Amino acid sequence: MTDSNPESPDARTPSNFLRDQIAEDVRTKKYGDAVVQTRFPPEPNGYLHIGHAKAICINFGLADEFGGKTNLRFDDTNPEKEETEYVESIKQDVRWLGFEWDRLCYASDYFGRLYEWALELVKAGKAYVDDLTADEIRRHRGTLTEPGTDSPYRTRTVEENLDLFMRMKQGEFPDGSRVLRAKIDMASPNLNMRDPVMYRILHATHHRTGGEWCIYPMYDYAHGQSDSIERVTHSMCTLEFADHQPLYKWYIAQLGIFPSEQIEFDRLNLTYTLLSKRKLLQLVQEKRVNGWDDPRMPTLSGLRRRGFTPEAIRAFCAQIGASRTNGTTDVEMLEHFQRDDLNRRASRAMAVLHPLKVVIDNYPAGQEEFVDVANNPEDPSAGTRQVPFSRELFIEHDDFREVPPPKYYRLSPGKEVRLRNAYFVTAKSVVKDAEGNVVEVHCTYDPASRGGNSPDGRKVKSTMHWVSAAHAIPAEIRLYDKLFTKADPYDLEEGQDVLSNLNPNSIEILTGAKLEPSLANAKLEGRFQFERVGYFCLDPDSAPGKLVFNRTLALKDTWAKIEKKAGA
RNA sequence: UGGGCGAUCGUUCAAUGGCAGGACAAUGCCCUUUGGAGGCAUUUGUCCAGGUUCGAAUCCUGGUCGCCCAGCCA
Repeated sequence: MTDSNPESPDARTPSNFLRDQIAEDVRTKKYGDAVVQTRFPPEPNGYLHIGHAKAICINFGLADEFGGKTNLRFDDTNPEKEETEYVESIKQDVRWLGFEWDRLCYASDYFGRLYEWALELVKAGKAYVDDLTADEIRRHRGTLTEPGTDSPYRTRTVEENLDLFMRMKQGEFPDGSRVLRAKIDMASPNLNMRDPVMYRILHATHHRTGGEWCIYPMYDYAHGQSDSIERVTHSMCTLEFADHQPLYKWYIAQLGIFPSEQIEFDRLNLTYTLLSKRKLLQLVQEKRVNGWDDPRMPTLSGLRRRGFTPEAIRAFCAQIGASRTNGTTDVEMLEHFQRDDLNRRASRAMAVLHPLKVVIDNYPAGQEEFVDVANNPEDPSAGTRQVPFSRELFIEHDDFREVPPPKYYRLSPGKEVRLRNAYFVTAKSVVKDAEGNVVEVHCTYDPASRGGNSPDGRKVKSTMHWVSAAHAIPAEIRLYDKLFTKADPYDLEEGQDVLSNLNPNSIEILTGAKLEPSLANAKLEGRFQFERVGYFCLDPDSAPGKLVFNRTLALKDTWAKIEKKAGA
């Protein structure tokens, strides 16, 4: 069921500026005969989300197109936020998406080399130890419109800097007491160039190096050099790092090392979706969702549990491409690619979410028979199965109206409809409860219409799904809706937090659903279309005798649209 | 009010000085044993003002609007 080819068969790959740039560099042999080398550099401080999927597809996909290689590199320079749990989940998610890295790397692998290089810069008079507090450094940095001012420690001698920096490493000083800074230009219009901090003192346990280090490199000092060490030719990152490029280049130039180059592209934004790791972490910590893999989360683990497939996500990423414009992609685009994928491969089954009992008055009591049903009309090779039919059935409550509105084609008194793959039935009478609700519909069936066609050529306007009451198996069904009520979750009233736009009805749990018996054998990896209802998959919460299904997506619903329009 | 980046159908991505096109969405019709899927058709766009050119979405100038940057986060 899984496809190792990143490109789905008919996915187009429109040209984009990243591909063009790489093609150009290969053509002009910018890096000689070196292969195209990319990297996907997540910080292990949270779970990967759909936005990362775009970055993964770009980095792995493009390298692959040019016969190059991609490293998975953990950008683990901040021990206070990073955990092994995240490392493991990230590896799992990258593989699940369908990609295999060339080398598994960690920025922390380079701590020794980074330190040596820092020593080199100190000796060259290009870095200095600053005793200013964080607050003082901030004040000296100046503002967007005013230049910064030199730290009084900027003119320390090389010897003193060397001594202090080595002692920082030895652990002689407390957290925050000193930093190592690059000596560049406090008047630069680019704030990143105003003597950026290279190292800070952090007496923290690192998820990989443990207590070995008490000074840690900053992102800017670590990232480019890590790229360079790995001989990354195209270091693709998101737009907000564009301002860092001069610094990225500066370190590499001062050190005279392999000239990796950074190229920025736009971050993915989706309507009705939050894609900030920090905010996602908050949802998890405050238990607004049930963990990182809650099916409502835009994380890859959440999408996976929800029933999304790597193929669909890759096709989506291929379609949205990459550019340098900030925009927001309609989440419907993602949903489209998921429906498209599932429509082709999901096994069909019949399941009634809100059961309404139907009795076929002229069908012999105690009799049962099996009808032949296609497992997937889109794919004849999927074969057929036998589904039990009997006198008492369940149909969807919505599929019967005692007083049908205009254009309602389904069952109503006197109307004949088709029970899918079974028989034509005509509603004759109803049974109501004390409140006047319809609780049972009595029908007659036409024995000659077995299989779903009448020999006399009679047509019906509607086909409905059903399950045999005696054979049905119960299940819990979890329906999901958007996590946020607004297309832009950041569309807020004064003083409000994004979480105030959380959709209170993003999950609905149905406990009375009735499924056709074949679903008892559903596997966790299975993908199903409950006909006329939507796409579903088994949730890991399922236990023997207790099935739990997640709705991945509903089927497109023309009738709902008609009804909505009529109501509006 | 400094610097960087950007602006093409409602959304997203193409068109790389030569007929503005695809996908999503929307609308209508056809088809249908899923009101699903599929097919056909339709609607809507080059931010503004100048300039260069036989010819400009593309190049130039000036505006306008949007995003990013003042962590010892990444």
